[in-house]
Amino acid sequence: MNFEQLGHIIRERRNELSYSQEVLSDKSDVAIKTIHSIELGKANPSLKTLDKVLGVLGLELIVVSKKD
Amino acid sequence: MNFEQLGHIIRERRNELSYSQEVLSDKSDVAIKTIHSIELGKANPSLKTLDKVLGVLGLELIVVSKKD
DNA sequence: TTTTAATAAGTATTATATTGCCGAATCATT
DNA sequence: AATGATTCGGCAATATAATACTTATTAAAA
Repeated sequence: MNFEQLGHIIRERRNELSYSQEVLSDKSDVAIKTIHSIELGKANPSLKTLDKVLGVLGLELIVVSKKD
Repeated sequence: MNFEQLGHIIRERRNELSYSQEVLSDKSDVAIKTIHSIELGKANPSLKTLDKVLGVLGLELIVVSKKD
């Protein structure tokens, strides 16, 4: 789970819901600037920020054993 | 996945490996203060910090659909 | 009890995430 | 082409995560 992958997942889900970044920003109470940085993989968000964004998208983080 | 649950998962896995917080700190290159704050659910870590800690423990974050 | 290892927590400093404001770039629609 | 909506990105200010240092607490072992 690197930052680029995470950004793609968020962007794809956002597009599925037909939300603009601005709408997602409003719903999640996270700045649009932060959202597009996350989507581009250029951010290192805190868990709280990431949870707010994922929550609006019906997604969540879980911890699993790493398979290598 | 709230902060308390995350802390418990990390602590349990750390104990399974018989790592002290100090050893986990050294291996992950994350300050011991940060680690015990995370374990107590009193931290809001960045993804990068959390990934470093989880990586040493053989764990990783993934995004899944929220079941409600 | 005394000693030692481990964990918890306060304070201060540094690093960086988050934000707002702004303009530029991209893309679709007319 | 022109208009409008959306996304990208720079810059500065603010909020806060991460760290080092120190002391206290807890727990276990001698």
